[in-house]
Amino acid sequence: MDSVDRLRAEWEREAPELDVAPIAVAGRITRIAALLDARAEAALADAGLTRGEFDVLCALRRAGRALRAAEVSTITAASPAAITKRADTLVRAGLVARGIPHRDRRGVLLELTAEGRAAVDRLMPEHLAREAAALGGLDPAEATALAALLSRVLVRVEGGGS
Amino acid sequence: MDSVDRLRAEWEREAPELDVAPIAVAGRITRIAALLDARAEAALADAGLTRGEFDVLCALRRAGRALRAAEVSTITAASPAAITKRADTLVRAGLVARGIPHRDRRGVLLELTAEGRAAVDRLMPEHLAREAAALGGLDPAEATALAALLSRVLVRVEGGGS
DNA sequence: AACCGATCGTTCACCGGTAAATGATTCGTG
DNA sequence: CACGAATCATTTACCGGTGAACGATCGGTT
Repeated sequence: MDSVDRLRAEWEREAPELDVAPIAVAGRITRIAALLDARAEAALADAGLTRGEFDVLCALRRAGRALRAAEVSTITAASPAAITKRADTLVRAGLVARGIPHRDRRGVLLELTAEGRAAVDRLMPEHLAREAAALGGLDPAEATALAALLSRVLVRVEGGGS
Repeated sequence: MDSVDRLRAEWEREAPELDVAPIAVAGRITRIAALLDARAEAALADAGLTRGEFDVLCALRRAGRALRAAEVSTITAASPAAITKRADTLVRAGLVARGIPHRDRRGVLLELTAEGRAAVDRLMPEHLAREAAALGGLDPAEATALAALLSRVLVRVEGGGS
């Protein structure tokens, strides 16, 4: 009996004609995500970073090379305007350097500084530990089963149109 | 092989010392939630509503009675200031009525109008259908298994302190 | 070689959210 | 019964995000 069970019960009491079955899964997913995001945001705020800024740093760290702003935009699913703002503050904080591509001088290259890379390597383990703590109640077999089921859902949500 | 698998592979390639196992579950949860939220927001925008405003309407519909603004604030996990703003536009749209409680005149009662109730009863089935479509790849047994695993995670995330 | 369309990053105006300050009202305590 | 503390909704100032308009640069066509 968690908060989503109570939610479902309220809907069934007030609107019995509604088929609220999807809430059992979808409601829990959005709820867990909201809570995880809130905690991550709070932890990053202690480090003086926004979630969006951290996403940019992670994208650059994962790529292992400088990325064009447009690439960061698509990877992080954020608008180009957001990338400009984030890059501004990250450059001001010394975590990212702006560069000019040799080929296409329309674009801007975003590159991790040594300090930026150090920030990711310091914050990412904490981030993963937070998530691991949230999943600590599951044994490895349950975790892989959960991941597999979620993957099925994700493929369908990502692939299918609206 | 979904987008989170690729994400994990990138992390392992660039930072092999990191234990990125939690991403398999947590990453998928946050990703699915982001996609579901984006679709819900887009659908509600067609009806002239914000996600936050729809949450207020749903809270009132589920309660089956008028609620104090503070109650709505805690139920929807939004700041009191946000509730004031949402109530302003909902009242202007004729979906919610403000009232004065008999007992405690500090507060404000928010109540669904007939039109507001109709809006929820029209939009909620679409919302649930959207979620059901996202989960359509799962048979009933898988769905209940997924819900049960998610509930375990949710209880831990909700209950345990940071 | 010169244009036209497309692409890229930035800027601007706005939107929805929060935190802190404010005013109104109630509650607890002397 | 009066007064300080607490509670409630609102207002204000700000923050991060988006979409549209804008200048700069590239690519394709003739």
